[in-house]
Amino acid sequence: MATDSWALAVDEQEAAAESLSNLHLKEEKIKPDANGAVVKTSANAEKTDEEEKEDRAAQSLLNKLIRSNLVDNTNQVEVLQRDPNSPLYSVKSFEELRLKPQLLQGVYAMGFNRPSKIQENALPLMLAEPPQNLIAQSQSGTGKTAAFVLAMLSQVEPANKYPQCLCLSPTYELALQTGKVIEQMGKFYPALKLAYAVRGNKLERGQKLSEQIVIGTPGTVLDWCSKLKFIDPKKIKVFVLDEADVMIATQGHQDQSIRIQRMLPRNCQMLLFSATFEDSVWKFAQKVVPDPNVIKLKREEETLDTIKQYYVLCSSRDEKFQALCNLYGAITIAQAMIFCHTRKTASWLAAELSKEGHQVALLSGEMMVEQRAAVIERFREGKEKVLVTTNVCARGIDVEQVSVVINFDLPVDKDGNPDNETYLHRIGRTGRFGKRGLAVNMVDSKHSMNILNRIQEHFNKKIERLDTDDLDEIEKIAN
DNA sequence: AAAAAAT
Repeated sequence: MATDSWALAVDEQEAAAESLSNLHLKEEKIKPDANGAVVKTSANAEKTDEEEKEDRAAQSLLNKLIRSNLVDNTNQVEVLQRDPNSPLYSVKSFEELRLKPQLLQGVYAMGFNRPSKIQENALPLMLAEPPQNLIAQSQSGTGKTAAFVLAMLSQVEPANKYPQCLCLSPTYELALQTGKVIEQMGKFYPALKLAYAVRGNKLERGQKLSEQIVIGTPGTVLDWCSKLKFIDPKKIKVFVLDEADVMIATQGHQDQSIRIQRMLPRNCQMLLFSATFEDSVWKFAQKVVPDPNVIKLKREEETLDTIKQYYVLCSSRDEKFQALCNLYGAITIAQAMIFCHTRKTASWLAAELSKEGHQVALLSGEMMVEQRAAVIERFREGKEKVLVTTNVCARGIDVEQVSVVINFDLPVDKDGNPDNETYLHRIGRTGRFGKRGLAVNMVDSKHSMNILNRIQEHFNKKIERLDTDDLDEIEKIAN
């Protein structure tokens, strides 16, 4: 299964391997450690011009190798380092990173005792001197946010009263959530301030931001950097793209993200994180990020193993609604998210459920930001058990009590093809941090059954039929 | 189709 985007033809691999050894990159320098991370053991040294040239050549070869099977694919983590001359290692504790005491204090205050798998490998790379670029893929709920927040906080200079770190999120809600993590982890820096560059956050013209870190959505950030000049992009040291694949995808936020990126200084550190990178987006990511280090935590199967997936066979939207009502008792044991394809369907569904006497909350992009903030807050607090929403909440939203995800409409792209990435992100709202989760897909036509089958094939994971008229069966899934 | 701007 797991589409192997990095596969190269065998002879190409061998050719690459040969020229690599010609460049005196001895094999001992690249060997997997106990975690499967590729470790290079040579020490850091001053480089001559020739060595620089050699480095560059070796690097382009390494980029090729990344895509080949020479890198151990059987282990959990794949790391590929850009600079063969700097040591690469993974850390087993936060102390080893020699963080500023205020930052270490913040990390522990958040209840993190030791680094997660992705953090073990990503942190030493991100904190290296000089700063290095990174593209990291790691499934939902594995600690990506904490990883890049820590990277920003370790680079920030609170004494300098201007933005130095910039993080982009695809939605308003995710920007708020990530901002909270930044605030919590950075709360022991007395002078540190965070600005939210999101819709509705209006500033006085001509003002300059004094906040050292900015979290925001692409449109507002672009405005603040260019037209309104609240931010001097040339002073940004760390640039983070959260949910990076959607931020650079053509159908995503590509235009704005790339325009922002172009305004940044050449030596700005770029960090791209996501749970998914579809093949073409992956290639594009490597093009837009100069000299990237790459970390890939495989095993999306594992995520899927903790989430039980079902489908319900219906023949119309009204039947889907009936089936959903039958399920209602089971899904409200904890919290649930119901995904629709359009804002219109979402608001229709929320209204219909209300008419049936069910309390539900609605969240979509057509609502006012104040309202959106209030709804997500109530959902987080558990005051709302069921959230009817669109893809606005498909990614990143982390509410621990969510144990059920319902795809009232299956995720499809603009051409009507299955959107596997969005599917994985949506069901990844549950089963967070290894907890068990449940996903129910509503099918209402031959067409949507076909979509479901293709999703099933893509993940090579059986999606079982669920009969919503059979109360025993509903009982079973609820437990 | 949804999201994303003080347009």
